[in-house]
Amino acid sequence: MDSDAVILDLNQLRRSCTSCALHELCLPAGIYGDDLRQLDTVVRDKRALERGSTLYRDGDAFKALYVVRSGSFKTFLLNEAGDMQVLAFHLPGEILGFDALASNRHVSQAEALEHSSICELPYARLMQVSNDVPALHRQLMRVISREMVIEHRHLVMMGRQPAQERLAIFLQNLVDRYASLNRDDITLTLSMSRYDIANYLGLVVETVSRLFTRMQETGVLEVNRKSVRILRPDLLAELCSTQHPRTLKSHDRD
Amino acid sequence: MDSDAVILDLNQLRRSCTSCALHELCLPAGIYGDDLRQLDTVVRDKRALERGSTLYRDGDAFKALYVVRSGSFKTFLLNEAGDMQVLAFHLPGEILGFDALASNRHVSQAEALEHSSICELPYARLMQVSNDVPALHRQLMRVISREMVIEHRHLVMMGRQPAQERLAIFLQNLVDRYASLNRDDITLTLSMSRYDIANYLGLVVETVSRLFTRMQETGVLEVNRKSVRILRPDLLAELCSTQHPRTLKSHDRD
DNA sequence: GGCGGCAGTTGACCTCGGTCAACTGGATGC
DNA sequence: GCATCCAGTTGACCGAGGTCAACTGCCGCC
Repeated sequence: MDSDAVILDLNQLRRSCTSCALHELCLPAGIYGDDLRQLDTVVRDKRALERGSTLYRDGDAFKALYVVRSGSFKTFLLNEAGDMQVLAFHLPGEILGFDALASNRHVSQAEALEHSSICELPYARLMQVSNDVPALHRQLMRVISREMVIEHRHLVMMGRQPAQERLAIFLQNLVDRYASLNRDDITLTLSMSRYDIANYLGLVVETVSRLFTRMQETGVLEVNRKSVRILRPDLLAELCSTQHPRTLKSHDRD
Repeated sequence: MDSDAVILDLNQLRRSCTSCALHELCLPAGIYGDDLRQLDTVVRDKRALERGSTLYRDGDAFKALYVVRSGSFKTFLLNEAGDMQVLAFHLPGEILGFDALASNRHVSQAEALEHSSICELPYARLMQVSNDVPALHRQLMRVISREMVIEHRHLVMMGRQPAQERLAIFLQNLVDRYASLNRDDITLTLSMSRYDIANYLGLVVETVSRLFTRMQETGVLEVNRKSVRILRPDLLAELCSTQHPRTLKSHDRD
């Protein structure tokens, strides 16, 4: 069982945004009072998904956005040849499905990495409500924009960082995100496989494996299958910035 | 002078969205009649920018979104060390500045690659109007989402494609975008430097240079400084898909 | 409790693309 | 017209990380 990988105690989960533990992280952040109660009328059907089951796939008609309540997801692209590129991992409070706004079809796939649950936000309803609630509208845009900024960082990593930095940044990022979920201990339980990690980082699984070993040897962390305990957060943080700058400086024109 | 790199004849540019040549590509796409006239009240101050001048930089307060009217821009991130990562090149009709929605500050930099002009869309005003015009609202979300989808493709390129495929995809992409601007000949005028291209593709300038040479030798194209003439669009298209799949297949769970 | 399977690890080797350095050729200026 | 400068090109070399193959060990299953 991987129920220990579920980050939030299921008891904390309530039926409405108003009382949801993810309140401040999720779409309702910055929305209060009547507006929040209006938002509550959007949320539907808190489904549970088993590990490996698909939330949506490429080509699916766009019906709703989804908020991760518990567990975790990966989103990825598949090309014609079936090659995968992992785009992101999604933790509780994060919203999936924005890719479909452009064309009214999903152009990526989302899959649960463990037993997970989601809130469904039917888009039509969401748009109705946000016509009455300008704050919701702005918040939606903010959330998409945040998504973009995160992707920018992913892009920088792919373009410019050597392998070790990539893994370090990935781990640091997970530590940070779990920290904001009130898990401030430094043992991560990775719900994704080494393959997924490698793919996300633009590396191969062997490289990731070697890097984990090396980081363990240098005392940065302790790995045991899915469990990664950060022993030296300071060293990890150091590894995040490249020692060997590969890039050109921005040329100063003036 | 690089006025020959300006894609649209300046005579085509009018003062309002209603009559703008970019109408169907830009924010107004799918917006008509009174709604469009309302949108017109948002657009302000069609500024011109010289090559190398900065539209916004990291840390700038978020005031407006910008539409490229003519010319082209690059957007990029700078890290503390001054390393650059080019995020995107922006052609006429494309919108810049979404990165700032999340935090009300720009977290990237935008710079004109040639003599260019823009429409400014003050965000506060844009939000006012889109409260009255739901279509505008939806269109805005669509445009951001499209931006995300484009970044996904960039990410795949960075993560999985070998160097030659990256350049081929980049060129193909420019061909496609210029095609939708009614430039259906196959001579590109690259407004960005080899450094910018290399950086965007996660490569170094020497590699890009060698690839141009190789593609010229194999008869795919003809390069002359900034001018690239595609001789064999069919071959270029072929080069876009990787011959050596580097990635793992998506494991079929059911 | 022995077996098969698959995720993950380790090692040996090789290749793609990065690095470094020299060179070329337009563009600009005096 | 010659010098300078910088973007871009070319060549020689090298190393990070990919490839391929063998191995380990956990887990589920009969």
